[in-house]
Amino acid sequence: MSEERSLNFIEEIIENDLQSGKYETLITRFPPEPNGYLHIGHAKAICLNFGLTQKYGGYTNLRFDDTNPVTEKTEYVDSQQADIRWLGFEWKNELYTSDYFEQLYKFAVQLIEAGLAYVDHSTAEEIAQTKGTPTEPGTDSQYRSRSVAENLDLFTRMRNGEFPDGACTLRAKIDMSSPNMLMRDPIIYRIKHAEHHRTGNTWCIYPMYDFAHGQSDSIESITHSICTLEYVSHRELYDWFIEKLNIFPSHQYEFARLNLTYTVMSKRKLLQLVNEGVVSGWDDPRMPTISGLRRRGYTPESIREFCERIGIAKRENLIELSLLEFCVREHLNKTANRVMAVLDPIKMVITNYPEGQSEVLIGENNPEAEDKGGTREIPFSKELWIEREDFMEEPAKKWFRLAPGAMVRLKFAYIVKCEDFVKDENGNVTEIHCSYIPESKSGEDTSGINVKGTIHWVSAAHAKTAEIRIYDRLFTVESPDSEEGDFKDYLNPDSIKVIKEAFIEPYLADAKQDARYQFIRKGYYSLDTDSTPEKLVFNQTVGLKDAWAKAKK
RNA sequence: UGCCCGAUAGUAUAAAGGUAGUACGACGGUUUUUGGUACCGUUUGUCUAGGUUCGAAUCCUGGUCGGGCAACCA
Repeated sequence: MSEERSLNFIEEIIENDLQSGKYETLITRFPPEPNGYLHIGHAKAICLNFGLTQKYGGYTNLRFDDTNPVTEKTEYVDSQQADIRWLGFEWKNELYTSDYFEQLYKFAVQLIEAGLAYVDHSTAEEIAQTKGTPTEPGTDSQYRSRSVAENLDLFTRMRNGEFPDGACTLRAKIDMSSPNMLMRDPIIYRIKHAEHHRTGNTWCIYPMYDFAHGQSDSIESITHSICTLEYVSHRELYDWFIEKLNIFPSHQYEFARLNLTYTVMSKRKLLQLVNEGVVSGWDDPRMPTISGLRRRGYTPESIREFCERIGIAKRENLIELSLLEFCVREHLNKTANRVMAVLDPIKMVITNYPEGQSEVLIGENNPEAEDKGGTREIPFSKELWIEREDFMEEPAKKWFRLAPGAMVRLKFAYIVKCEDFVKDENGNVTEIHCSYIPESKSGEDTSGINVKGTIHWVSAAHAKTAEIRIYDRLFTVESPDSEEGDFKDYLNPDSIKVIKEAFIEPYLADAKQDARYQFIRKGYYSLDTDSTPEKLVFNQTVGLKDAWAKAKK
């Protein structure tokens, strides 16, 4: 409690409700439809809903909003649960809207009996036509005045499967001239002879979202039903059903969904990327899905921190990807062990180091960790791999790295001086020859020499190899959704770069699946799910900030 | 053309009628055996026009701009 963060508008509402005694316990819910994988936008909602009850007491239910059997699958239920748990949250009750189908049916009967719902045999086109437009009122359906008895009979027969799909619907009888289109006798039940992932073939009629969500909230005594802005106009209907049914008054509050630069967030578009093979799957490391971020190496802590920092408000927003990247770097900087890997190798020969000799150096694992993360052994010898970009034949201004005659420190090792280099017939540098200064060894340097640059390296004789995958933003424009034409026109052709054979220090041969590493001077990396002990595969989670790359521009 | 929601630095988000702050980004610097980290500094903002008030980002009115609403999707 060192620093008091100001409350967002939902927290203000909750504190008022708790103080006024309107509610004693806070109950929220996270209600995904199991028709896709969860993404970072869902993470915002998850952190909000679960975070609120962690902060104020009470609990959060996980409720799968499974009222549309044709799009929903158990695969999605499983992945969504795994993702929520991975993020670090646990729900009180695992519930399904389909658990309430019988109760919802009774609610519908109750409405019919009150003269507030009717069976409509209009076709979909007729319903659309008589709906009116935002500026013109709709007109009553010719079936609107059916008697209660007739409606009851028809609705029973709908349930019994006497009608084919689309033959009729159950509609709430509200007001065809309401300025709110959703109040113009909304459809509340439709016929779908489809197998449901949980109820199988028990039902052939399914409630619509509006007839299911509020009542489900009410059944669970949800005190604050939090959803995104596009549901604002649904609130009137939400309240209408609760009032007419005379059930526990849950209340709906809306906040602005997350938008992130250089990606898309709609499930429809993400599904399209998966189905069309643009990405390798829902968990492709370039996807903004929770599973994609996890595979990419993001940590739950960093995602939660991100959700905390972006805030909760009602205005449309487009968050810069750099904030998400800042959050992972911040966490990984404190927790990831430093290691050395050379991604674009060039040979360095230390001319005055004895042939065939090697020695073991000690490397500190993490200068940022409280215990420095312990140490590890790093073999050193006459021939090393270094990064091609760390040598310049004709050094630029303020170049601190290798160049003819220049000195640099080899991280954890010695200071070396570039004496010579070898080129092939095409003019490419193939080898760099250096002399080392024996008394400049890390930790026991008596040379008195100060160098500006330090570079990483791997002993050629001891190096292991690994495949390394480096990712960039999936799209070339900040907001693919709001550009002209199809969003896929703006895919970044260079969103993935694969380095088939990079050299890594031996320590990494034992890399663990869940471990994150900082490849010194390069970025943060962790093993991909494709990795095997025989063939290691690392993903770059995010690169380190690179002031030199910036300075070059 | 109707109804609803919104508008504060580049991006987000605070300020509950009383000094417009914070973070990320950008830019500059210090430290550094990672051109990383850390630290310091700089830059930029209340959509607009009126009104109420001693005083308005905040309250009121008009306008402008952005978003949502016409699925048997959620």
